[in-house]
Amino acid sequence: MNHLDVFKALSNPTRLQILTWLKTPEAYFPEQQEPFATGVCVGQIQKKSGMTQSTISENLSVMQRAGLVTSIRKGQWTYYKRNEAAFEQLSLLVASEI
Amino acid sequence: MNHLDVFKALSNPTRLQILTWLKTPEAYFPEQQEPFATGVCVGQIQKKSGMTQSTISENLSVMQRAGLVTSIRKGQWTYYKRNEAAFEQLSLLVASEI
DNA sequence: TTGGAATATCGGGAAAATACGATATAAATT
DNA sequence: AATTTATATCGTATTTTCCCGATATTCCAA
Repeated sequence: MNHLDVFKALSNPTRLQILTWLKTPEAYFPEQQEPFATGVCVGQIQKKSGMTQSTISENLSVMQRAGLVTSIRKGQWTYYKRNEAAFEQLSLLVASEI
Repeated sequence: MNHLDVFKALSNPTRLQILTWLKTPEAYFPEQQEPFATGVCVGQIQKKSGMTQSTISENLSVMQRAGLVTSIRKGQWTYYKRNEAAFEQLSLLVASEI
């Protein structure tokens, strides 16, 4: 875990918003058919955000590179979900190392 | 605590470095006379960083606005120290809210 | 095998962040 | 009062971030 990249990934309102949505996807993406354990696909997040597809794709990519989310490709869709272990690790880091 | 401002404040290598130094000032500023509970003055941090005085002053200011450090003026000197409560709060936030 | 749908990548313009030198302010000393 | 020391603030050049539209890639379905 690269601290700096993680903090940079968290330094953007759009990305923080997405992380909130992904924390309880059943509350924010009720229309989704796929089980939430798989994640939420890019298009749903994009629609909810009101931003362009490329912007959301890029923001998800930034968070993935930082390790905050993971993705799985299923057919035409890419499902993103939070990497909760990363948040636990970050919490410990902030509490004791930084 | 404004999450976004806190994460922005942590998204810079110079500021992360300073926070590390301030975590155990007795290890990094052995020449200091003032008790470490007071904090470390700007000049010492500046010398150690190798950056300019204005840059370090500004970086300390960013962290203070985010609530990560506090400062006390004593005569000509301004002593900065970590606000450990802010880190504990941030740790909990990362663990449960974000 | 072609067309369409979902996502990723590219290139760029605007805005924000960064670190600098110069200058201002504040406090202590002479 | 004038000088020196420590810190803060200002103006600026450069770099980085952000979001966009356009295009490329990947996969599925007709």
